[in-house]
Amino acid sequence: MSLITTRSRYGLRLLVELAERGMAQAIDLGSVARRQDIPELYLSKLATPLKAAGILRSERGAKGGYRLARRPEDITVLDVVEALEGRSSLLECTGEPGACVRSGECKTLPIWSGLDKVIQDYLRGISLADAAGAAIDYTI
Amino acid sequence: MSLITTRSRYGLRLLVELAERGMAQAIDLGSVARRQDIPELYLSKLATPLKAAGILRSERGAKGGYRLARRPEDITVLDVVEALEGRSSLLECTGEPGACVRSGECKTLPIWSGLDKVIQDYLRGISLADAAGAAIDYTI
DNA sequence: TCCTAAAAAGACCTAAATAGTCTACTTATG
DNA sequence: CATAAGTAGACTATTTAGGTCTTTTTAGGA
Ligand code: SF4
Ligand code: SF4
Repeated sequence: MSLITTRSRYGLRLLVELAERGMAQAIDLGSVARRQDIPELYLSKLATPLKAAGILRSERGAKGGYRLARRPEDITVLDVVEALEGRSSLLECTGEPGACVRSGECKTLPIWSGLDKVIQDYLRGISLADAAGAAIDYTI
Repeated sequence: MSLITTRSRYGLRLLVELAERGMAQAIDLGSVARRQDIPELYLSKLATPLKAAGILRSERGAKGGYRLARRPEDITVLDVVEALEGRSSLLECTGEPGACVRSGECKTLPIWSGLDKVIQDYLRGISLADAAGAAIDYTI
């Protein structure tokens, strides 16, 4: 139950690079994999859920590749994490109601739920356009 | 690299129970394990780092047990997570400077660093006393 | 003084999730 | 019609989390 795995890290790097290069031409994964030093076969596996989530659009055949399906301003980091991790909570019991029998009486559950909310709000507030832009300090 | 594992979840439940019962008498882990339905041997392994972190104080022998080493108001959830997980970041590359060779040029690193900060600030803002108190909605 | 209840320490094992690879197939362009 | 690209799913390897076992040490109380 790790929220940010290499899937999100690799995937976001892919998308930021696509955002930087613009939506005009399709870009093949092989070139991204080489530049970003990510195993191409692994990266190609990340493309599928990103496409399913409506974040990427693919073009097959020679001169094919990927491009963003929406404008970088309209894709949030939360979208990416949810697409690649299949969830956006740090824990099993937050979100899914019946995941834990103690959830009714649990005094710590509200803490974890609140944590999830804080994380999601933060990730929702950053778009690919933000990330592609020059060094922004998100910690402020 | 999961930030909140069962270690933190179990450990926090232990500490909240101790906070609720007050610091007057030492409480043995077996009874906590039974009430909280946590494997006692596993719980005992969590006590060691909590003691090392100055969160718990132990008393051996018959009638021994554990009690909080500080007042519940002075123990934050962040203290607990750091003691039990040995870290407070979601990723390897945030925090440790040399963890990734790309960190200098990486456009996504600031996003993850910011996420870490948001998480830590949130966890630092909740004390055991808060958690032990009646149903508080931390999501507001 | 001995018995007992409890912490302490550390080796050990298992299961699950993550990370990565391989292969065979499909599609579109030039 | 060759080629560069995406698609799909099985497969393997590695790491980490979760849990157990065994032995030792300590202190209280009958
Ligand atoms: S006991 Fe509480 S924190 Fe643990 S899984 Fe259940 S609801 Fe979540
Ligand atoms: S590439 Fe960026 S996000 Fe990935 S590990 Fe390196 S610094 Fe962190």
